[in-house]
Amino acid sequence: MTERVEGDADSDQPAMNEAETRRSADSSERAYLTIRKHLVEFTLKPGERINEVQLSRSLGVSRTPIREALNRLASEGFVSLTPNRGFFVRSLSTEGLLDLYELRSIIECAAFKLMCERAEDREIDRLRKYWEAIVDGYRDQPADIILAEDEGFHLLIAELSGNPELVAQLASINARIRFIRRIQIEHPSHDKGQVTFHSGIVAAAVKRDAEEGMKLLREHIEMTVSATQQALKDALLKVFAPDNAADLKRRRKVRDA
Amino acid sequence: MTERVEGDADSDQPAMNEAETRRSADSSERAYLTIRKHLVEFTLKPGERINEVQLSRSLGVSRTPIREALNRLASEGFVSLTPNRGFFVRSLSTEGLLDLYELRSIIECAAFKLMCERAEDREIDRLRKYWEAIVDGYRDQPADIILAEDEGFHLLIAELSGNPELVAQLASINARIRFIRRIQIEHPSHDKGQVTFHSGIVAAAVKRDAEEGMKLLREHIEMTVSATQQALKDALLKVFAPDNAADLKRRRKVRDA
DNA sequence: GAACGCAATAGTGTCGACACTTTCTTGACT
DNA sequence: AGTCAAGAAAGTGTCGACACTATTGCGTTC
Repeated sequence: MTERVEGDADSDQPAMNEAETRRSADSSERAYLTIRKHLVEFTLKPGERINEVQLSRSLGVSRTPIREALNRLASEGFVSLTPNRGFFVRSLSTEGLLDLYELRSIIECAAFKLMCERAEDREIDRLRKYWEAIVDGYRDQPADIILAEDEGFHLLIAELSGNPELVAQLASINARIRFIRRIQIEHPSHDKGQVTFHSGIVAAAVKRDAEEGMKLLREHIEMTVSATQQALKDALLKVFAPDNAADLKRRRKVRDA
Repeated sequence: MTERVEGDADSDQPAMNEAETRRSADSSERAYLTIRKHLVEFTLKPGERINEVQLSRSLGVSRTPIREALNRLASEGFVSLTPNRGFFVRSLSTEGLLDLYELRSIIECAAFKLMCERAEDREIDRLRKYWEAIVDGYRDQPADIILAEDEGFHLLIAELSGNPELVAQLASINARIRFIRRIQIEHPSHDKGQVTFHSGIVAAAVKRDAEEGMKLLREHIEMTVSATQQALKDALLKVFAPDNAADLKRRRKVRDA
Protein backbone atom coordinates (compact mmCIF):
# COMPACT_ATOMS: atom_id res chain seq x y z
CA MET A 1 0.00 0.00 0.00
CA THR A 2 2.63 2.48 0.99
CA GLU A 3 4.66 3.77 -1.87
CA ARG A 4 8.27 3.01 -1.11
CA VAL A 5 10.98 0.47 -1.30
CA GLU A 6 10.83 -2.04 1.52
CA GLY A 7 14.38 -3.13 2.35
CA ASP A 8 13.96 -4.85 5.68
CA ALA A 9 15.00 -3.24 8.95
CA ASP A 10 18.06 -4.98 10.15
CA SER A 11 20.51 -2.25 11.04
CA ASP A 12 19.59 -1.21 14.50
CA GLN A 13 21.87 1.31 16.15
CA PRO A 14 22.13 3.93 13.43
CA ALA A 15 22.94 6.89 15.65
CA MET A 16 22.85 7.42 19.43
CA ASN A 17 26.46 8.41 19.91
CA GLU A 18 27.29 9.14 16.32
CA ALA A 19 28.61 12.67 16.35
CA GLU A 20 28.86 13.08 12.61
CA THR A 21 25.59 14.70 11.66
CA ARG A 22 25.02 13.35 8.19
CA ARG A 23 21.89 14.50 6.43
CA SER A 24 21.27 11.24 4.69
CA ALA A 25 17.90 12.15 3.19
CA ASP A 26 16.28 9.01 4.46
CA SER A 27 15.97 9.54 8.19
CA SER A 28 12.29 9.12 7.76
CA GLU A 29 12.64 5.73 6.15
CA ARG A 30 15.11 4.53 8.75
CA ALA A 31 12.86 5.78 11.50
CA TYR A 32 9.96 3.92 9.97
CA LEU A 33 11.85 0.66 9.82
CA THR A 34 13.28 1.00 13.29
CA ILE A 35 10.01 1.90 14.94
CA ARG A 36 8.27 -0.91 13.16
CA LYS A 37 10.91 -3.26 14.45
CA HIS A 38 10.31 -2.02 17.98
CA LEU A 39 6.61 -2.64 17.54
CA VAL A 40 7.19 -6.08 16.11
CA GLU A 41 9.46 -7.07 18.95
CA PHE A 42 7.27 -5.61 21.66
CA THR A 43 9.97 -3.17 22.69
CA LEU A 44 7.10 -0.77 22.41
CA LYS A 45 4.32 -2.49 24.26
CA PRO A 46 0.71 -2.73 23.11
CA GLY A 47 -1.44 0.13 24.40
CA GLU A 48 1.58 2.22 25.30
CA ARG A 49 1.73 5.88 24.47
CA ILE A 50 4.57 6.80 22.15
CA ASN A 51 6.77 9.69 23.18
CA GLU A 52 8.04 11.48 20.10
CA VAL A 53 10.80 13.39 21.82
CA GLN A 54 12.16 10.31 23.50
CA LEU A 55 12.04 8.36 20.26
CA SER A 56 13.71 11.10 18.29
CA ARG A 57 16.50 11.29 20.84
CA SER A 58 17.06 7.55 20.81
CA LEU A 59 17.18 7.50 17.02
CA GLY A 60 19.33 10.59 16.81
CA VAL A 61 17.02 12.49 14.48
CA SER A 62 14.58 15.32 14.95
CA ARG A 63 10.89 14.84 15.51
CA THR A 64 9.94 15.54 11.91
CA PRO A 65 11.01 12.20 10.42
CA ILE A 66 9.67 10.44 13.51
CA ARG A 67 6.26 11.93 12.95
CA GLU A 68 6.40 11.03 9.28
CA ALA A 69 7.16 7.44 10.16
CA LEU A 70 4.43 7.32 12.79
CA ASN A 71 1.89 8.68 10.36
CA ARG A 72 2.78 5.95 7.95
CA LEU A 73 2.51 3.34 10.67
CA ALA A 74 -0.87 4.77 11.57
CA SER A 75 -2.10 4.31 8.01
CA GLU A 76 -0.94 0.74 8.15
CA GLY A 77 -2.73 0.09 11.40
CA PHE A 78 0.29 -0.41 13.64
CA VAL A 79 -0.39 2.62 15.76
CA SER A 80 -3.30 4.97 16.25
CA LEU A 81 -3.36 8.73 16.50
CA THR A 82 -5.47 10.76 18.90
CA PRO A 83 -5.35 14.49 18.15
CA ASN A 84 -3.34 16.48 20.67
CA ARG A 85 -2.58 13.35 22.62
CA GLY A 86 -0.26 11.59 20.26
CA PHE A 87 0.38 8.13 18.91
CA PHE A 88 -0.41 4.92 20.73
CA VAL A 89 0.79 1.42 20.08
CA ARG A 90 -2.18 -0.41 18.82
CA SER A 91 -2.93 -3.40 20.92
CA LEU A 92 -3.68 -6.31 18.71
CA SER A 93 -6.31 -8.07 20.75
CA THR A 94 -7.23 -11.65 20.09
CA GLU A 95 -10.39 -10.65 18.23
CA GLY A 96 -8.50 -8.14 16.17
CA LEU A 97 -6.14 -10.86 15.21
CA LEU A 98 -8.98 -13.10 14.12
CA ASP A 99 -10.38 -10.34 11.96
CA LEU A 100 -7.04 -9.84 10.27
CA TYR A 101 -6.59 -13.50 9.54
CA GLU A 102 -10.10 -13.63 8.17
CA LEU A 103 -9.30 -10.77 5.83
CA ARG A 104 -6.15 -12.53 4.80
CA SER A 105 -8.05 -15.68 4.06
CA ILE A 106 -10.48 -13.73 1.89
CA ILE A 107 -7.74 -12.04 -0.08
CA GLU A 108 -5.71 -15.19 -0.56
CA CYS A 109 -8.62 -17.30 -1.68
CA ALA A 110 -9.68 -14.67 -4.17
CA ALA A 111 -6.13 -14.40 -5.45
CA PHE A 112 -5.85 -18.12 -5.89
CA LYS A 113 -9.08 -18.29 -7.80
CA LEU A 114 -8.08 -15.46 -10.10
CA MET A 115 -4.72 -17.06 -10.66
CA CYS A 116 -6.37 -20.30 -11.71
CA GLU A 117 -8.54 -18.40 -14.16
CA ARG A 118 -5.98 -16.06 -15.65
CA ALA A 119 -2.39 -17.07 -15.16
CA GLU A 120 -0.50 -18.52 -18.06
CA ASP A 121 1.03 -21.97 -17.78
CA ARG A 122 4.55 -20.71 -17.51
CA GLU A 123 3.48 -18.46 -14.62
CA ILE A 124 1.99 -21.38 -12.75
CA ASP A 125 5.28 -23.06 -13.43
CA ARG A 126 7.05 -20.21 -11.71
CA LEU A 127 5.05 -20.96 -8.58
CA ARG A 128 5.90 -24.64 -8.80
CA LYS A 129 9.59 -23.89 -9.23
CA TYR A 130 9.59 -21.37 -6.41
CA TRP A 131 8.30 -24.01 -4.07
CA GLU A 132 10.54 -26.77 -5.36
CA ALA A 133 13.57 -24.58 -4.84
CA ILE A 134 12.90 -24.13 -1.15
CA VAL A 135 11.00 -27.24 -0.15
CA ASP A 136 14.05 -29.30 0.66
CA GLY A 137 15.61 -27.28 3.43
CA TYR A 138 12.33 -25.63 4.42
CA ARG A 139 11.67 -27.03 7.85
CA ASP A 140 15.26 -26.75 9.03
CA GLN A 141 15.63 -23.04 8.35
CA PRO A 142 15.61 -20.41 11.10
CA ALA A 143 12.25 -18.77 11.77
CA ASP A 144 13.01 -15.61 9.83
CA ILE A 145 13.81 -17.52 6.68
CA ILE A 146 10.78 -19.77 6.93
CA LEU A 147 8.63 -16.72 7.41
CA ALA A 148 10.09 -14.91 4.42
CA GLU A 149 9.80 -17.95 2.20
CA ASP A 150 6.23 -18.54 3.25
CA GLU A 151 5.27 -14.92 2.67
CA GLY A 152 7.00 -15.04 -0.68
CA PHE A 153 4.99 -18.06 -1.68
CA HIS A 154 1.66 -16.49 -0.88
CA LEU A 155 2.68 -13.17 -2.35
CA LEU A 156 3.62 -14.89 -5.58
CA ILE A 157 0.11 -16.32 -5.81
CA ALA A 158 -1.24 -12.81 -5.39
CA GLU A 159 1.05 -11.59 -8.13
CA LEU A 160 -0.09 -14.32 -10.47
CA SER A 161 -3.65 -13.21 -9.90
CA GLY A 162 -2.70 -10.27 -12.09
CA ASN A 163 -4.21 -7.75 -9.71
CA PRO A 164 -1.61 -5.46 -8.11
CA GLU A 165 -4.14 -4.25 -5.58
CA LEU A 166 -4.38 -7.73 -4.15
CA VAL A 167 -0.61 -7.86 -3.86
CA ALA A 168 -0.56 -4.55 -2.04
CA GLN A 169 -3.31 -5.62 0.32
CA LEU A 170 -1.68 -8.89 1.16
CA ALA A 171 1.69 -7.24 1.68
CA SER A 172 0.10 -4.77 4.07
CA ILE A 173 -1.65 -7.52 6.01
CA ASN A 174 1.55 -9.52 6.17
CA ALA A 175 3.42 -6.59 7.62
CA ARG A 176 0.85 -6.31 10.37
CA ILE A 177 0.79 -9.94 11.38
CA ARG A 178 4.41 -10.73 10.69
CA PHE A 179 5.50 -10.43 14.30
CA ILE A 180 2.82 -12.81 15.42
CA ARG A 181 3.65 -15.26 12.71
CA ARG A 182 7.24 -15.25 13.82
CA ILE A 183 6.22 -15.88 17.40
CA GLN A 184 4.05 -18.69 16.20
CA ILE A 185 6.82 -20.26 14.15
CA GLU A 186 9.12 -20.20 17.13
CA HIS A 187 6.44 -21.55 19.43
CA PRO A 188 6.64 -25.28 20.25
CA SER A 189 3.18 -25.76 18.80
CA HIS A 190 4.43 -24.85 15.35
CA ASP A 191 3.09 -27.25 12.81
CA LYS A 192 5.60 -28.74 10.45
CA GLY A 193 2.79 -29.89 8.20
CA GLN A 194 3.10 -26.65 6.27
CA VAL A 195 5.26 -28.47 3.77
CA THR A 196 2.42 -30.80 2.85
CA PHE A 197 0.10 -27.87 2.64
CA HIS A 198 2.23 -25.86 0.28
CA SER A 199 2.76 -28.85 -1.95
CA GLY A 200 -0.99 -29.36 -2.02
CA ILE A 201 -1.51 -25.76 -3.08
CA VAL A 202 0.98 -26.14 -5.89
CA ALA A 203 -0.74 -29.31 -7.06
CA ALA A 204 -4.12 -27.59 -7.07
CA ALA A 205 -2.64 -24.67 -8.98
CA VAL A 206 -1.19 -26.94 -11.64
CA LYS A 207 -4.57 -28.61 -12.00
CA ARG A 208 -6.18 -25.14 -11.94
CA ASP A 209 -8.51 -26.50 -9.33
CA ALA A 210 -9.69 -23.29 -7.70
CA GLU A 211 -12.10 -24.97 -5.32
CA GLU A 212 -9.52 -27.40 -4.01
CA GLY A 213 -6.93 -24.66 -3.55
CA MET A 214 -9.31 -22.36 -1.74
CA LYS A 215 -10.37 -25.19 0.54
CA LEU A 216 -6.75 -25.88 1.40
CA LEU A 217 -6.02 -22.21 2.02
CA ARG A 218 -9.01 -21.78 4.27
CA GLU A 219 -8.19 -24.87 6.29
CA HIS A 220 -4.58 -23.89 6.55
CA ILE A 221 -5.25 -20.38 7.74
CA GLU A 222 -7.86 -21.61 10.19
CA MET A 223 -5.36 -24.04 11.63
CA THR A 224 -2.68 -21.42 12.06
CA VAL A 225 -5.16 -19.09 13.70
CA SER A 226 -5.88 -21.46 16.55
CA ALA A 227 -2.22 -22.32 16.96
CA THR A 228 -1.37 -18.64 16.88
CA GLN A 229 -3.85 -17.70 19.55
CA GLN A 230 -2.09 -19.78 22.12
CA ALA A 231 1.30 -18.51 20.99
CA LEU A 232 0.05 -14.94 21.26
CA LYS A 233 -1.26 -15.47 24.77
CA ASP A 234 2.08 -16.85 25.86
CA ALA A 235 3.93 -13.98 24.24
CA LEU A 236 1.74 -11.31 25.79
CA LEU A 237 2.10 -12.93 29.15
CA LYS A 238 5.84 -12.82 28.77
CA VAL A 239 5.81 -9.18 27.72
CA PHE A 240 3.67 -8.05 30.60
CA ALA A 241 5.19 -10.35 33.14
CA PRO A 242 7.62 -7.89 34.79
CA ASP A 243 4.88 -5.33 35.39
CA ASN A 244 1.96 -6.06 37.63
CA ALA A 245 -1.68 -6.33 36.66
CA ALA A 246 -2.28 -2.57 36.58
CA ASP A 247 -0.68 -2.34 33.20
CA LEU A 248 -2.92 -4.99 31.77
CA LYS A 249 -5.97 -3.24 33.15
CA ARG A 250 -4.99 0.05 31.60
CA ARG A 251 -4.36 -1.73 28.36
CA ARG A 252 -7.81 -3.21 28.28
CA LYS A 253 -9.34 0.18 28.90
CA VAL A 254 -7.54 1.87 26.04
CA ARG A 255 -7.81 -1.09 23.72
CA ASP A 256 -8.42 -0.09 20.12
CA ALA A 257 -9.36 3.40 21.24
CA MET B 1 -7.51 2.20 7.43
CA THR B 2 -6.38 5.59 8.59
CA GLU B 3 -6.98 6.27 12.21
CA ARG B 4 -9.00 9.44 12.39
CA VAL B 5 -12.42 10.92 12.24
CA GLU B 6 -13.59 11.38 8.70
CA GLY B 7 -16.00 14.34 8.57
CA ASP B 8 -16.29 15.00 4.85
CA ALA B 9 -14.47 17.79 3.09
CA ASP B 10 -17.02 20.35 2.15
CA SER B 11 -15.67 23.64 3.39
CA ASP B 12 -13.35 24.81 0.68
CA GLN B 13 -11.79 28.23 1.16
CA PRO B 14 -10.36 27.91 4.64
CA ALA B 15 -7.51 30.34 4.23
CA MET B 16 -6.02 32.03 1.16
CA ASN B 17 -6.50 35.65 2.21
CA GLU B 18 -7.27 35.06 5.86
CA ALA B 19 -4.78 37.18 7.75
CA GLU B 20 -5.66 35.92 11.19
CA THR B 21 -3.09 33.25 11.92
CA ARG B 22 -4.98 30.84 14.11
CA ARG B 23 -3.17 27.76 15.36
CA SER B 24 -6.16 25.53 15.15
CA ALA B 25 -4.35 22.24 15.85
CA ASP B 26 -5.92 20.56 12.86
CA SER B 27 -4.23 22.16 9.89
CA SER B 28 -3.07 18.75 8.94
CA GLU B 29 -6.55 17.36 8.82
CA ARG B 30 -7.87 20.31 6.85
CA ALA B 31 -4.97 20.03 4.44
CA TYR B 32 -5.70 16.37 3.98
CA LEU B 33 -9.33 16.96 3.17
CA THR B 34 -8.64 19.87 0.88
CA ILE B 35 -5.91 18.14 -1.09
CA ARG B 36 -8.02 15.06 -1.44
CA LYS B 37 -10.79 17.21 -2.77
CA HIS B 38 -8.42 18.68 -5.33
CA LEU B 39 -7.41 15.20 -6.38
CA VAL B 40 -10.98 14.05 -6.60
CA GLU B 41 -11.98 16.99 -8.73
CA PHE B 42 -8.95 16.83 -10.99
CA THR B 43 -7.80 20.26 -9.90
CA LEU B 44 -4.56 18.39 -9.43
CA LYS B 45 -4.20 16.42 -12.61
CA PRO B 46 -3.12 12.79 -12.84
CA GLY B 47 0.62 12.39 -13.22
CA GLU B 48 1.32 15.93 -12.11
CA ARG B 49 4.07 16.71 -9.69
CA ILE B 50 2.86 18.28 -6.48
CA ASN B 51 4.62 21.42 -5.33
CA GLU B 52 4.60 21.56 -1.54
CA VAL B 53 5.51 25.22 -1.26
CA GLN B 54 2.81 26.27 -3.68
CA LEU B 55 0.23 24.12 -1.92
CA SER B 56 1.18 25.39 1.49
CA ARG B 57 0.87 28.96 0.30
CA SER B 58 -2.52 28.36 -1.25
CA LEU B 59 -3.80 26.71 1.91
CA GLY B 60 -2.24 29.29 4.20
CA VAL B 61 -0.31 26.79 6.32
CA SER B 62 3.30 25.76 6.51
CA ARG B 63 4.74 22.78 4.69
CA THR B 64 4.65 20.51 7.74
CA PRO B 65 0.92 19.78 7.74
CA ILE B 66 0.99 19.59 3.96
CA ARG B 67 3.59 16.87 4.08
CA GLU B 68 1.67 15.05 6.76
CA ALA B 69 -1.43 15.08 4.60
CA LEU B 70 0.50 13.98 1.53
CA ASN B 71 2.03 11.08 3.41
CA ARG B 72 -1.40 9.97 4.42
CA LEU B 73 -2.64 10.26 0.87
CA ALA B 74 0.35 8.23 -0.26
CA SER B 75 -0.55 5.41 2.11
CA GLU B 76 -4.04 5.46 0.73
CA GLY B 77 -2.81 5.27 -2.84
CA PHE B 78 -3.90 8.71 -4.01
CA VAL B 79 -0.39 9.98 -4.60
CA SER B 80 3.04 8.42 -4.81
CA LEU B 81 6.31 9.53 -3.29
CA THR B 82 9.69 9.45 -4.99
CA PRO B 83 12.53 10.24 -2.59
CA ASN B 84 14.08 13.64 -3.14
CA ARG B 85 11.69 14.31 -5.98
CA GLY B 86 8.46 14.68 -4.13
CA PHE B 87 4.86 13.63 -4.43
CA PHE B 88 3.07 12.91 -7.67
CA VAL B 89 -0.60 12.65 -8.39
CA ARG B 90 -1.20 9.03 -9.07
CA SER B 91 -2.79 8.50 -12.41
CA LEU B 92 -5.61 6.07 -12.07
CA SER B 93 -5.35 4.28 -15.38
CA THR B 94 -8.17 2.21 -16.73
CA GLU B 95 -6.51 -1.03 -15.70
CA GLY B 96 -5.86 0.30 -12.22
CA LEU B 97 -9.50 1.11 -11.98
CA LEU B 98 -10.48 -2.40 -12.95
CA ASP B 99 -8.20 -3.83 -10.29
CA LEU B 100 -9.72 -1.63 -7.64
CA TYR B 101 -13.25 -2.58 -8.58
CA GLU B 102 -12.25 -6.21 -8.54
CA LEU B 103 -10.89 -5.82 -5.03
CA ARG B 104 -14.07 -4.09 -4.03
CA SER B 105 -16.13 -6.90 -5.41
CA ILE B 106 -14.09 -9.42 -3.45
CA ILE B 107 -14.44 -7.54 -0.19
CA GLU B 108 -18.13 -6.89 -0.62
CA CYS B 109 -18.99 -10.44 -1.53
CA ALA B 110 -17.07 -11.77 1.44
CA ALA B 111 -18.77 -9.25 3.71
CA PHE B 112 -22.18 -10.21 2.47
CA LYS B 113 -21.49 -13.88 3.02
CA LEU B 114 -20.23 -13.31 6.54
CA MET B 115 -23.22 -11.14 7.29
CA CYS B 116 -25.57 -13.91 6.20
CA GLU B 117 -23.76 -16.34 8.46
CA ARG B 118 -23.34 -14.21 11.53
CA ALA B 119 -25.61 -11.20 11.75
CA GLU B 120 -28.56 -11.31 14.11
CA ASP B 121 -32.04 -10.83 12.76
CA ARG B 122 -32.41 -7.36 14.17
CA GLU B 123 -29.19 -6.36 12.46
CA ILE B 124 -30.42 -7.55 9.09
CA ASP B 125 -33.49 -5.54 9.90
CA ARG B 126 -31.32 -2.48 10.30
CA LEU B 127 -30.16 -2.96 6.73
CA ARG B 128 -33.71 -3.34 5.49
CA LYS B 129 -34.80 -0.21 7.32
CA TYR B 130 -31.80 1.78 6.09
CA TRP B 131 -32.77 1.02 2.54
CA GLU B 132 -36.47 1.56 3.04
CA ALA B 133 -35.80 4.97 4.52
CA ILE B 134 -34.00 6.22 1.42
CA VAL B 135 -35.49 4.20 -1.40
CA ASP B 136 -38.33 6.60 -2.12
CA GLY B 137 -36.44 9.71 -3.06
CA TYR B 138 -33.31 7.84 -4.10
CA ARG B 139 -33.15 8.45 -7.82
CA ASP B 140 -34.14 12.09 -7.61
CA GLN B 141 -31.37 13.12 -5.25
CA PRO B 142 -28.29 15.06 -6.34
CA ALA B 143 -25.23 12.97 -7.17
CA ASP B 144 -23.48 13.58 -3.86
CA ILE B 145 -26.42 12.32 -1.86
CA ILE B 146 -26.91 9.25 -4.01
CA LEU B 147 -23.25 8.47 -3.65
CA ALA B 148 -23.27 8.86 0.12
CA GLU B 149 -26.40 6.77 0.49
CA ASP B 150 -25.01 4.06 -1.74
CA GLU B 151 -21.72 3.95 0.11
CA GLY B 152 -23.58 3.89 3.39
CA PHE B 153 -25.57 0.90 2.24
CA HIS B 154 -22.55 -1.14 1.29
CA LEU B 155 -20.63 -0.03 4.34
CA LEU B 156 -23.48 -1.17 6.54
CA ILE B 157 -23.22 -4.62 5.02
CA ALA B 158 -19.53 -4.64 5.86
CA GLU B 159 -20.32 -3.60 9.42
CA LEU B 160 -22.86 -6.37 9.79
CA SER B 161 -20.19 -8.84 8.74
CA GLY B 162 -18.77 -8.23 12.19
CA ASN B 163 -15.26 -7.74 10.90
CA PRO B 164 -13.96 -4.19 11.38
CA GLU B 165 -11.06 -4.86 9.04
CA LEU B 166 -13.50 -5.36 6.19
CA VAL B 167 -15.15 -2.06 7.03
CA ALA B 168 -11.81 -0.29 7.02
CA GLN B 169 -10.80 -1.84 3.72
CA LEU B 170 -14.04 -0.97 2.03
CA ALA B 171 -13.92 2.57 3.37
CA SER B 172 -10.44 2.98 2.00
CA ILE B 173 -11.40 1.64 -1.40
CA ASN B 174 -14.45 3.86 -1.46
CA ALA B 175 -12.34 6.92 -0.79
CA ARG B 176 -10.15 6.08 -3.75
CA ILE B 177 -12.90 5.48 -6.27
CA ARG B 178 -15.35 8.02 -4.96
CA PHE B 179 -14.47 10.65 -7.51
CA ILE B 180 -14.99 8.25 -10.35
CA ARG B 181 -18.25 7.05 -8.95
CA ARG B 182 -19.47 10.60 -8.80
CA ILE B 183 -18.45 11.19 -12.38
CA GLN B 184 -20.26 8.04 -13.32
CA ILE B 185 -23.41 9.03 -11.48
CA GLU B 186 -23.48 12.34 -13.25
CA HIS B 187 -22.73 10.75 -16.61
CA PRO B 188 -25.73 10.31 -18.94
CA SER B 189 -25.09 6.58 -19.00
CA HIS B 190 -25.90 6.30 -15.30
CA ASP B 191 -28.12 3.35 -14.68
CA LYS B 192 -31.20 4.00 -12.63
CA GLY B 193 -31.62 0.27 -12.08
CA GLN B 194 -29.62 0.56 -8.88
CA VAL B 195 -32.87 0.76 -6.97
CA THR B 196 -33.88 -2.69 -8.12
CA PHE B 197 -30.43 -3.98 -7.32
CA HIS B 198 -30.37 -2.70 -3.78
CA SER B 199 -33.82 -4.08 -3.11
CA GLY B 200 -32.63 -7.41 -4.41
CA ILE B 201 -29.70 -7.36 -2.05
CA VAL B 202 -31.94 -6.61 0.89
CA ALA B 203 -34.25 -9.47 -0.09
CA ALA B 204 -31.31 -11.87 -0.32
CA ALA B 205 -30.07 -10.69 3.05
CA VAL B 206 -33.43 -11.28 4.69
CA LYS B 207 -33.49 -14.77 3.21
CA ARG B 208 -29.85 -15.16 4.26
CA ASP B 209 -29.18 -16.33 0.75
CA ALA B 210 -25.44 -15.69 0.46
CA GLU B 211 -25.10 -17.12 -3.03
CA GLU B 212 -27.87 -14.99 -4.45
CA GLY B 213 -26.55 -11.84 -2.81
CA MET B 214 -23.01 -12.42 -3.99
CA LYS B 215 -24.24 -13.05 -7.51
CA LEU B 216 -26.15 -9.78 -7.45
CA LEU B 217 -23.17 -7.89 -6.08
CA ARG B 218 -20.81 -9.28 -8.68
CA GLU B 219 -23.18 -8.51 -11.52
CA HIS B 220 -23.84 -5.07 -10.20
CA ILE B 221 -20.20 -4.14 -9.81
CA GLU B 222 -19.37 -5.59 -13.21
CA MET B 223 -22.07 -3.48 -14.77
CA THR B 224 -20.89 -0.29 -13.12
CA VAL B 225 -17.34 -1.01 -14.19
CA SER B 226 -18.15 -0.97 -17.87
CA ALA B 227 -20.35 2.08 -17.50
CA THR B 228 -17.63 3.78 -15.52
CA GLN B 229 -14.94 3.16 -18.07
CA GLN B 230 -16.72 5.24 -20.65
CA ALA B 231 -17.44 7.95 -18.11
CA LEU B 232 -13.80 8.00 -17.09
CA LYS B 233 -12.60 8.33 -20.65
CA ASP B 234 -14.90 11.28 -21.20
CA ALA B 235 -13.77 12.89 -17.98
CA LEU B 236 -10.08 12.47 -18.72
CA LEU B 237 -10.60 13.87 -22.19
CA LYS B 238 -12.25 16.90 -20.66
CA VAL B 239 -9.46 17.40 -18.14
CA PHE B 240 -6.70 17.19 -20.68
CA ALA B 241 -8.53 19.02 -23.41
CA PRO B 242 -6.98 22.50 -22.91
CA ASP B 243 -3.42 21.16 -22.99
CA ASN B 244 -1.98 19.46 -25.99
CA ALA B 245 -0.77 15.90 -26.31
CA ALA B 246 2.58 16.50 -24.59
CA ASP B 247 0.96 16.35 -21.22
CA LEU B 248 -0.61 13.02 -21.92
CA LYS B 249 2.68 11.63 -23.12
CA ARG B 250 4.48 12.71 -19.99
CA ARG B 251 1.74 11.19 -17.95
CA ARG B 252 2.13 7.83 -19.61
CA LYS B 253 5.84 7.86 -19.00
CA VAL B 254 5.55 8.49 -15.28
CA ARG B 255 2.48 6.34 -14.81
CA ASP B 256 2.47 4.46 -11.54
CA ALA B 257 6.17 5.15 -11.12
C1' DG C 1 24.06 22.79 -34.60
C1' DA C 2 24.20 19.23 -31.13
C1' DA C 3 26.19 17.34 -26.96
C1' DC C 4 28.29 18.25 -22.82
C1' DG C 5 29.22 20.33 -18.50
C1' DC C 6 28.59 24.01 -15.19
C1' DA C 7 26.25 27.53 -12.67
C1' DA C 8 21.82 29.23 -11.08
C1' DT C 9 17.36 28.07 -9.57
C1' DA C 10 13.69 25.54 -7.66
C1' DG C 11 12.22 22.11 -4.48
C1' DT C 12 12.52 18.51 -0.96
C1' DG C 13 14.29 16.75 3.71
C1' DT C 14 15.35 17.89 8.28
C1' DC C 15 16.07 20.81 12.10
C1' DG C 16 15.33 23.65 16.34
C1' DA C 17 12.10 26.79 18.32
C1' DC C 18 7.80 28.19 20.01
C1' DA C 19 2.61 28.10 20.70
C1' DC C 20 -0.94 25.49 22.39
C1' DT C 21 -2.95 21.31 24.92
C1' DT C 22 -2.89 17.74 28.04
C1' DT C 23 -1.20 15.74 32.18
C1' DC C 24 0.90 15.87 36.57
C1' DT C 25 1.89 18.19 41.03
C1' DT C 26 1.02 20.74 44.80
C1' DG C 27 -1.43 22.99 48.13
C1' DA C 28 -5.66 25.16 49.86
C1' DC C 29 -10.21 24.17 51.37
C1' DT C 30 -14.09 21.24 53.20
C1' DA D 1 -8.40 12.26 54.50
C1' DG D 2 -10.51 13.56 50.22
C1' DT D 3 -11.67 16.94 46.51
C1' DC D 4 -10.74 20.47 43.69
C1' DA D 5 -8.14 24.18 41.38
C1' DA D 6 -4.25 26.59 39.97
C1' DG D 7 0.22 26.37 38.40
C1' DA D 8 4.17 23.67 36.60
C1' DA D 9 5.81 20.28 33.58
C1' DA D 10 5.58 17.45 29.69
C1' DG D 11 4.20 16.71 25.09
C1' DT D 12 2.11 17.59 20.60
C1' DG D 13 1.22 20.70 16.42
C1' DT D 14 3.06 24.03 13.50
C1' DC D 15 6.35 27.25 11.87
C1' DG D 16 10.36 29.39 9.42
C1' DA D 17 15.05 28.53 8.24
C1' DC D 18 18.67 26.05 6.24
C1' DA D 19 21.08 21.89 4.12
C1' DC D 20 20.98 19.04 0.50
C1' DT D 21 19.31 17.29 -4.14
C1' DA D 22 17.26 17.61 -8.66
C1' DT D 23 16.29 20.52 -12.59
C1' DT D 24 16.72 24.08 -15.65
C1' DG D 25 19.15 27.30 -18.55
C1' DC D 26 23.27 28.92 -20.49
C1' DG D 27 27.69 29.06 -22.44
C1' DT D 28 31.42 26.23 -24.28
C1' DT D 29 33.39 22.83 -27.13
C1' DC D 30 33.54 19.67 -30.91
